[in-house]
Amino acid sequence: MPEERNQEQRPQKRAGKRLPRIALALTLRSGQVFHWDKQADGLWVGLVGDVPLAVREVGGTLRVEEGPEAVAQKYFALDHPLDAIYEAFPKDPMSCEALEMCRGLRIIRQPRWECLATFITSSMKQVAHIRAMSLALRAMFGSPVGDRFAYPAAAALASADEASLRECGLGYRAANLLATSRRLDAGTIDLEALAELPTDELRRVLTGLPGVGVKVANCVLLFAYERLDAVPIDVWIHRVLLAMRGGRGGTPAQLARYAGRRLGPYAGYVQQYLFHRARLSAK
DNA sequence: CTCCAGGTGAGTC
DNA sequence: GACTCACATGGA
Repeated sequence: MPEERNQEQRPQKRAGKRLPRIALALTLRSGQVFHWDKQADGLWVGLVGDVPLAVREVGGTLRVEEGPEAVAQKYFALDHPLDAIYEAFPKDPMSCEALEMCRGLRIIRQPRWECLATFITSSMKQVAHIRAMSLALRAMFGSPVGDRFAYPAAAALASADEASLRECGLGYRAANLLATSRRLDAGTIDLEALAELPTDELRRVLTGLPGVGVKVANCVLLFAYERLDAVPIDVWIHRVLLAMRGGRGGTPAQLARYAGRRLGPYAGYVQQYLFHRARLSAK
């Protein structure tokens, strides 16, 4: 898919000021979010929460064709300091190659519940399957917005039964999503208030939810709580880290510590680039 | 057909 | 703490 590759376009200049760079296809097709559609003319259409957005990449920058500009800028995290992040990138060959392949890929600032719920359904599933489950859940339980559906609120899923969640293809994940939805609907946990917690404490709270282990918690920390040093270690990143260590194995905890040391202050960003590079070069 | 996927949780030592 | 295993589904 050629449009997935980075076009190496320089960010556009307007009135002498450099606009923030973004590689839209990489950003929307790197396993962070799963519900965006690309039209034949290159227009990307999707929802941010229940706000419709249509965006396009022009000259390596973002152009908003429909929807509030501020929502788009926040969602696509145009304020993330890409220059500083690239400065801090590790210098080993794999990381350098990942950077060259993925330059402009941004870590999206996702709605918290949507991110948490989606990654609860992600365990032992391929990216295409996660998308299919996500779209099915939206269609069955979400509110219609134009010709699309918002991700269902926790309350909407909490009143569902496990069988209808399984109809969306969730398998054994249905029980976890249902249990977590009910816990949030009961009001004992407020995902927004949790943003005040330091990362380790927030990770502990998240892993207390059904279907949320360390990996999913780190996805939520990185994609929904702006903890850019959080490193989700899935099967792909696991292999990358093993290769970086020269094949030496280790326990999950050891590997996590190694990743933090090796990938630097923006380890989450580096991880996302390595993840996408590994998946691209596997094809 | 077999293999694998952005893992988690329970049981066991 | 670390190790093992079952758990559903669908695409390659």
